[in-house]
Amino acid sequence: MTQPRSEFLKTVIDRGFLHQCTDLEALDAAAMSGRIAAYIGFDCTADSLHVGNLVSIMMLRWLQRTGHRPIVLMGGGTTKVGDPSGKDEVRKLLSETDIARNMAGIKLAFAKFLSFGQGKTDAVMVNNADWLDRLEYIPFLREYGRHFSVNRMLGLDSVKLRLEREQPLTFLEFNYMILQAYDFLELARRQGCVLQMGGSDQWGNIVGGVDLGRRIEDRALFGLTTPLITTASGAKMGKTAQGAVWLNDDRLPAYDYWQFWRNTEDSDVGRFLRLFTELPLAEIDRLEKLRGQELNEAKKTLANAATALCHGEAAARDAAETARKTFEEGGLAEGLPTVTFAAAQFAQGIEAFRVVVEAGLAKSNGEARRLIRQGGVRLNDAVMTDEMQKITHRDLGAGGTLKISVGGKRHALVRIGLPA
RNA sequence: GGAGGGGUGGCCGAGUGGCUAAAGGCAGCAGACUGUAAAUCUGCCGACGUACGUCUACGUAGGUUCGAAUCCUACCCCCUCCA
Repeated sequence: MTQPRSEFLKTVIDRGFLHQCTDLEALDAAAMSGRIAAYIGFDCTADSLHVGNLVSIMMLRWLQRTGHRPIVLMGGGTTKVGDPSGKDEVRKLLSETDIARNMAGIKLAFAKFLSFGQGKTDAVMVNNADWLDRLEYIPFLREYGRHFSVNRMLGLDSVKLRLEREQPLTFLEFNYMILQAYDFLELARRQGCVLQMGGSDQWGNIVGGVDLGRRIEDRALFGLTTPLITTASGAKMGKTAQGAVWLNDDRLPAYDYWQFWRNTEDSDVGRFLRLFTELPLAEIDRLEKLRGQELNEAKKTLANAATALCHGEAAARDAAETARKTFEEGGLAEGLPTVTFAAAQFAQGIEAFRVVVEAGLAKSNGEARRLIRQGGVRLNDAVMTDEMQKITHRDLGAGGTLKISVGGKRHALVRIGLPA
C-alpha cells in the first residue's frame, strides 16, 4: 500500500512493529478518522511478563501515545483453557489461585507502561473470565460454534503443527481460538474495540475474531500482528543464565535488566532501539551507524531508555552508574548485589569458595571451586587460584568492602555485617 | 473397554544386568581473543568432601541379584490404533 497517513500506523511501520495486517488501508482510514480502541490479550501463565511480551506492550504504548485507547485483556478465562499456539505440548492446567496470583503480578508491569483511568485515551484492563466463565455450552455452540469451520481450524498453524508432529492436541485446547475470537467480539460490543494486536503466532486466532465479528454483526474489525523478535543469532529473545528476562523487579532486579540490554549483540542494536525505546528515529539512525567500540555508547543508550520505561528513570540511572563504576573504573559500586558476613567470621577467615556461593555467583560449592580453579573468579580484580584461600579483614578495602567477580560481568560486594 | 508403544540429567536423546554419574547433541558457565558484542578455539557442566571417596539420580512403590536405568510385580501418567 501507499504510505499510511495515521500517526499510529506510521510509527508502527517505521519502528518495525508490523508483521501482518488484515486490512492496512481500512485500518489507516479508521485511525485517521478518530480515536480507536485496540486490545492485546495476555494469558496469566506466569506471575510476571518478560521481554518477550515487550513488543506487545510497546504497541499498546504507542497506540496510547498516538491518541488512541489501549485495552489490556487479561486472560483469566482463556488461561484455564491454554493456548496451543507455538506449543509442542499440552499445557499444564493452572489452578484458579495460580491464575489470580499471576494476574496480580502481570498488572504491575502495565502500570508502568500505560496510564490507566477514565480519560479518553486512558487504558483499561478487563478480564475475559468476566464473560467466558458465564457461557453456557449449548447456547454458545448454537450461536457461535456454527460460524467456525473445523476444516479451517485444522489448517491453522497452531493446530497443524501439533498434528504433523503427532503431538497431542486436546479438545480443550482446540477450543482456545474460538474463545479468543469470541473475546474480540465481546470487546467490540463492550468497549467499541476495533483492532486486536498480538504476536505473529496469534494470527490465526486474531483472524478468527475478525471473521466472527463480520459474520455475526457485520462489524469491521481489524487484526495486526508483530514479528517474532529473535536476536541476530537466531535465538528467541530474552533468555539469560538465570532464565527469562522478567519485567517485574522482584523476579529480576533493575540492574540485571539494564545489563540484559547493555549486552545486546551489535547487529541488533538499531532494531532494538526502534522497538524497545521511544528515541526519535533520527537519533536511532545516528546511533546504529556507530562502529566498533563506539557502538557501546548506543548500547548504553538502549539500556538506559529501556530500563527507564520499565523501572523508572531513577532505577535506570542507578543501574547505569553502578555499571559505569564497576566496568569502566573497575571499582566498587554501591548497587551491586551485596552479601555480609559477621566480623567474627572475617576474623577466622572464610574460604573463598563459600563466599562465591553466598554471593550468589555459583549454585553449589562444587561449582564455586571449579570456577576458582579455572581462574574464573577475581577478588578485588586479582585472579584467585586457591579455592581454600581465606577471606579476612585484610582483603577488605577502604569502606570495609571487597568486590568478588565471576567472569567479566557478574560482580558482588562483600562486607562486614552487624553481629547476628 | 481392547491391542500396542513409551516415561532417562535444564531440554532433546543413546543406553536392555557389572566397564554407567549414565554416549551424543542443544542450552549454560569459565578461560583465551575482545568492545560488558558476535564468531572461533580450550576447559567445565548432580550434590557433598581439598584428591583416592561418599551420597543422590533413570515415572512411583516394592522385589530378584554379590550387583539393576537395564530383569520381575503392582501402581501412576502419556501416546498410537481399534471399539
